[in-house]
Parts: sequence; C-alpha cells; structure tokens
Amino acid sequence: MANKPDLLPGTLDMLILKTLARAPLHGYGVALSIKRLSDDVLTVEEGSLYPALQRLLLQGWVKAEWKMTETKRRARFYTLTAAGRKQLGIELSQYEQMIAAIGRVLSDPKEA
Amino acid sequence: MANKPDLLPGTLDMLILKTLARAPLHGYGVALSIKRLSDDVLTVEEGSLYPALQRLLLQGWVKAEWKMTETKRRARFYTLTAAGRKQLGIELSQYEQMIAAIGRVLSDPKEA
DNA sequence: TTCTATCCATAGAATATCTATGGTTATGCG
DNA sequence: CGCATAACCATAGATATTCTATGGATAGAA
Repeated sequence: MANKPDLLPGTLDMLILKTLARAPLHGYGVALSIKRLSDDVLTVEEGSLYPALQRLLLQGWVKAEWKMTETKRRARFYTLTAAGRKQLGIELSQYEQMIAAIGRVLSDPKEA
Repeated sequence: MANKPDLLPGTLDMLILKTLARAPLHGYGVALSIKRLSDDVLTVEEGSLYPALQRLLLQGWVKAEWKMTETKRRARFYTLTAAGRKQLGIELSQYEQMIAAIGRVLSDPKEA
C-alpha cells in the first residue's frame, strides 16, 4: 500500500471477465487490453494473470482452446461462458456497491 | 470473490486513516464509524481491525494512548500523526487513480 | 544470429483479510 | 442478585490473492 500496487486486490477476476465479455482473447491479449484501456495504470503481471485464468477455468466461468493468432503463434484463447457472464454481473454489482460505500466514508466532511 | 467480501482488500488502512483524520477514536469506534457511514456495506472485523492498527502504529502513522470513554471504560485512542496525514493523502490519490482506471476498463463498450 | 516481442506456466514469498478464540468490564433486566 | 449483552482489546491460524522469480518456446526484425 505504501508502494504502488499494480492493481486493486480483488478486482482482477472482474477485469478479466469484463475483457473477455467483449471478445475471446488469449491471456497475453487480456493483459495488454487491461493495460491499454487503463492508460497504463493497471498492470497485470503474468504471475497474477495465469493463476487467475486457472481459477476462472476451474469455476467454469471461461473455457479455453488452443488456436493460432494472426501473428502465427499458438495461443490459448479464453471465452466467457454463460455462467461467467452471470458471475461478471454479480461482481460488477458488488464492486459498484463497495465503491459507493467507500465513497461515502471518504467524502464525509472534515479533513482531506 | 464469489462470496461477498466485507471490504475491498487494500482499502482498510486508508479507511482507518480517513476516519481518524476526523477525530481521534478507539478501535471499536473506528469500526462502528466505517460501518455506519457506509450504510452497513463495509464491515471491519476485529481480526482485521486490530492487526491493521498495529501496522499503522508501526509505520508511525498513528499514535495511541489509553483513556476512559464516556461510558467509563478503558480504551485505546488512536490519533493521526503528521506522517499519517501525509500517508492518507498518498493513499487517497492512488485509490482515486485506480478507481478511475478500473472505470475506464469497465465502461468500455460492448456487453455488461 | 542475436535481440525483442509474443506467448504459456508454475513455485514460492509476501501480504491482507477472515474465522475462531479468549479475555475484561459496565449496565440493564428479570 | 445473577445473567445477558454491548463495549472494548488482542492474537493465532487458515485462506486467498498478488507479486517476484524462473523457465521455456517461437516469430520476426535488425
């Protein structure tokens, strides 16, 4: 917390699911997408990314298949499942609720 | 993540510092304050609260002294130090930056 | 051919939070 | 009076998440 974290703990699964909701992608592509959309504020390290994808697979929220990329490389493409789409909705609403609640605590008068 | 977390990991220290920025309080009071301001969305368990306060003490961001409460009980009152006030500023700006970045990822078109 | 970017993945450390536990004391209630 | 409950403090151990470090493979550019 004293040193800049790469991302807010607890939000990675949501970010991945959201990214895959737009279109199937391989892991590396997911990380790049999050990095770019966030203007380089959020960085998904590979050591966080792949374990997270394993979690999502285990939960049945995504499925994977090996394919070739446009750049002629083998890569594992992940696709959101119906359960994953549902889960994304749950996580989004919990997240919004949390953020709103934190906002109420932070915005209370007196001091920065 | 599947089960509602009591709070967003990584935000507890900031919430405590912010609460103490308003006025010195004892641990129990801090937890109550956060719970109430957040309309019961955020719950700080005692097992999270006291270790967090120890962390803040160690970092020199708060100082503590035993006093009596209005209800005639002994309690440890925590006060924000100058360093703590500075730290709060840092954490607030990092948090805002993170939230904004996550917002950009989440608000990108296509799918919920 | 060497370097860089693209890709996958795991092990182990560090960190944060939760659950469970245990203790003290003031006060209200039956 | 006895008991429950709310007000308080604190720690140990489990759990989960993320990061650092490592290792590997290949396409294409320099």
